[in-house]
Amino acid sequence: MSTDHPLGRLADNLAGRARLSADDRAAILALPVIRRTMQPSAYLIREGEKATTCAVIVDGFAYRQKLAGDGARQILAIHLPGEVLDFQNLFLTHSDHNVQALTLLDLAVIPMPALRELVQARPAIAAAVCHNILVAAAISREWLLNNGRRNARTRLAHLLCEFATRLDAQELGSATGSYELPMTQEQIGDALGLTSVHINRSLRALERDGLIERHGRMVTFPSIAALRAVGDFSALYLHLPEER
Amino acid sequence: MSTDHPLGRLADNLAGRARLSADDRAAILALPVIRRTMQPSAYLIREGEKATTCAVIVDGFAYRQKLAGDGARQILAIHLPGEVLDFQNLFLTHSDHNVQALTLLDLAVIPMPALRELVQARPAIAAAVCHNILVAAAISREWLLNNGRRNARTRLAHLLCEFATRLDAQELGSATGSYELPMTQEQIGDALGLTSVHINRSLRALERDGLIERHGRMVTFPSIAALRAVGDFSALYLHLPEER
DNA sequence: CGCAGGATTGATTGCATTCAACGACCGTGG
DNA sequence: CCACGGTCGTTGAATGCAATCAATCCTGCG
Repeated sequence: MSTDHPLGRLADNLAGRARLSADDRAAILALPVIRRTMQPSAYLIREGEKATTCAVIVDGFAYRQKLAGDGARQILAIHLPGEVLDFQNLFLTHSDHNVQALTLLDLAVIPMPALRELVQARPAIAAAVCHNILVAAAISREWLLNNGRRNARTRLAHLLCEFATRLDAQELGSATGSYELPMTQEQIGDALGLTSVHINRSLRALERDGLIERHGRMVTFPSIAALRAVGDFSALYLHLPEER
Repeated sequence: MSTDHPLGRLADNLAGRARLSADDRAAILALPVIRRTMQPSAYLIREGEKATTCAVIVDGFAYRQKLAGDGARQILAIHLPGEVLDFQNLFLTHSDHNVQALTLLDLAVIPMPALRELVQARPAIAAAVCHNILVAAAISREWLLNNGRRNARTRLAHLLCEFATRLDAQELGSATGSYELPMTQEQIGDALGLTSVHINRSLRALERDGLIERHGRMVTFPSIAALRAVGDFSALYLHLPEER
């Protein structure tokens, strides 16, 4: 778990989900990168644009987003430190949605040609990339279910559980039973297809019922099991390496 | 456009979105296949199962589906003739959702190992597969927006437009301005996160407003442009080869 | 003919939205 | 130091879109 190298966590991620040789891992770490910082709400890619680079989150959070014709926003995905933002652009010519910084972002930017070469030269890495893409797709399917067929309370609990689980998987220490959710209630609403007002009420209801505690954006769970039950949450769709 | 070979349309699909050599194409057509028929509502894969084959739809429609804890169903995707159902299982160990026949299905079933070998041996095909996977993911993101941030009328019009466009892309002749939508109103509701009752009312409203005509499950559009406007529809997310 | 699944319609209910106002917090600048 | 403005969170009241409940109709089919 080499957090000293900007791509260390990327390599860990890819390796954790496929079988990468030391060679493959070294090849990933040898990729040329440019470090870049982005301010909250800055756009990394816009709908319709063509991307020539591939960004990996070294630190901070990002989100995918798309706008309806009436201006309503739907947040499509949240990305955690260590995750890759642009594998899509390896194979698609233009982006179909926007990607924005959620918090202050520290990025490692890889030129697309270098990544493309790596993927073509190393089948194991290509497989890991595919795996990664498919997990992202699985998450968006679960969000579709969450959004389409669960009520506000359940949706919210589900999102909180997903966050806890994914943060754990990245070893960002939510195992302690709490984490900082770096989203405004408005953003949570846009992720869940609800209004910020209703998110506020649902959060307070969860708090009132003893399922969560809140201090600012820090969320604590007395019992993750209880929250999972309320959120109808099963981690299967995250396709994590071992357990459960 | 060799519709005589069961994998002809698959090869066309993959080729249309990437650059496949005649060699690559021949390799696809040379894949071992078993023809199989499935009755409507039969399960092709269940959540949690591990798939050892990869099915291509020769004729008929299929859908992906997932159930919430309270039994509510969310339809995650609809698949048309010519589409592949199981690329996910090339890289993921188990399925996170169910796949069911929507209509009577005529399938060409490919053993996973043969497909895996093909993908590993031919980078161009691997790229086409990735492309295919990413387009499916893009569709589910658009569904997320549709489901989360559009009202019933718009959602429904959007779905009808998507169908028209995808059928066109598969040259299944909706270019005439009409097609058969092989879904019950209940299924449409489960795809759009609405009830069948509300689908019924929304369909009739679209009909009343002259945006569609219906005869059984046959739907006709006097003006696809008008329907697109109502459905807030842009085909960008389908990542079709040319045009627009 | 009678059954079953699907479509249609009406009446009622309810979850979430909308509108609006106020409060809390924070960084900035006079 | 504190006033100020902006963003975010909180709360209340009214509204509305879609769900629910419940019949009834229709059609294909054994």
